[in-house]
Order: sequence, then C-alpha cells, then structure tokens
Amino acid sequence: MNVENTKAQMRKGVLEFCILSILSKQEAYPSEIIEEMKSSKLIVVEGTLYPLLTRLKNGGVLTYRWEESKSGPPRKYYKLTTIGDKFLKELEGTWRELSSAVTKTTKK
Amino acid sequence: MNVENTKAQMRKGVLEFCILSILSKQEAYPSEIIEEMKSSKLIVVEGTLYPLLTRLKNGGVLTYRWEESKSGPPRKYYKLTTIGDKFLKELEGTWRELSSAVTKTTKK
DNA sequence: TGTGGCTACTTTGTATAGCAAACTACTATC
DNA sequence: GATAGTAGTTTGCTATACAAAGTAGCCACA
Repeated sequence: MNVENTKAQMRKGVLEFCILSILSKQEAYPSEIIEEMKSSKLIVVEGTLYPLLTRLKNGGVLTYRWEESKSGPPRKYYKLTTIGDKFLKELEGTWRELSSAVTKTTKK
Repeated sequence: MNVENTKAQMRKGVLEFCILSILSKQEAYPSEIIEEMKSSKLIVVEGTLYPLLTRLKNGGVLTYRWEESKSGPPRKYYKLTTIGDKFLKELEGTWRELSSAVTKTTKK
C-alpha cells in the first residue's frame, strides 16, 4: 500500500480535463502539453498522452494540423473542435460539482 | 467518445480520498459509506467499495470490527489506523495541490 | 417451521487506461 | 555520414472500477 499510488490516481482523474483546458486556450503539440502539465505538477508521459490525444481526436473532440518545425520533425498541433468546446464546458461543471462534493466530505 | 466516461474518471480519482475522509470523521460500514457518497453525488457501488476497503485494510490504512445488527447480518465497521491518519493527511495536501493546479490550468 | 424478503458481505469476469520502454523517423551539426 | 536532439508511435503489463451473480444471516408471518 503506497500513498504515491493514490496520489497518482487523483492526478489521473483530472488529466483529460486539464489537457482539454490547455488546448482551449491555445493550440499545442504534445511535448508542449507535457511541459505545461509538468509545470503545474501534473506529470504526464508520452505513452499516456499520445493515445489519449488519439482517442479524443477519434471522438471528434480534437483536431490537429501538421506544422513544420525548425528544430526537428514536424509537429501535430491540436485544438478543440466545436464538440470539444461543449465537452469541456461539461467537464468544467463536473469539476465544480466534484470540488464541492469533496469539500463537503472533507469538512465537518 | 462519451463525456460521461470522462466525468466518471474524475470521480474515480477522488474516490479513495473521500472514503478515507468519511472514515476519519466516524466509523462506518460499507452501506453507510455508499449512502454518504451518493448524497454527495459521488456514486460508488459495492463491487468497487468492498475490494477497495479490503485493499486499504491489507495495507494497514484501515481496521474493522464486527458489530451485530438488529436488522440483518453483522456489519464490518471500518476506521482509520494511525497509518491511515498520516495517509489521509498526505492526500489532503495532494488535493490542495491538485485544486490549485487545475485552477491554474483552467484560468488565463 | 418454512418461505419470502431484506440487509450485508463476497467473488468473478471484463474492459479501460495509464505507464515504462522500445522503436521509427525527421533535422541539424560536426 | 555519424551523432544528437526532437517528435511521434507502438507494445505489453498492470491496476482497478464496475456489473452481475452468489452466499448468508435475520425477521415476519402464515
């Protein structure tokens, strides 16, 4: 029984939500997303992110375009679709609900 | 691609944390926990809760005692051990970090 | 006393998803 | 043209939430 495990679980829960939030502010390619997540202490690795982005793309939540890079291979810049915007709005509501539920459970 | 799926993921993340929070306030048996979670819109079912409690017990985070019931079979009343108290304290810290990380990611 | 219903706990099988690690491939530089 | 750095992809493993079925105690009532 390891507390790190449980902490990781908590982070996983908000992973998708955070990625979509980031992409709603600006287009980004996977490595950028990883960096931004890391800077918020929300670790995510390639083997997690790539399949996740593909799932979201196949689900119509994201699209991407290729863009040439000066320093390496071309990059996939992802952004939200219209469906993605709605999707994210719902998750924002869920997050608010969840926060208050946790607060309610924690307090008293 | 179903938004309900992602919402469920978010709930799962805080499941263990919430259960431990509830048990830190008072001893409870599984059905009580399910009820309390449900009243906070955090659905959890037996097939999830029982194995989870067993994991936590085996990990030294929880203990239980049997208590007779007037209306059915005896109940397992769970509570936190000393290890469990520390465990929960860590999770509380993680939750604060997580909340601010999400806020940071969401804002701007 | 035995049948049905309620409560409580347990077990099994399945599907999902995160992760580590290995791999492919493009570009620039020396 | 070899090496290093960046970017994207794939594979195999593991953990775990869940639905569903199962086991078992207790009570009421005929």
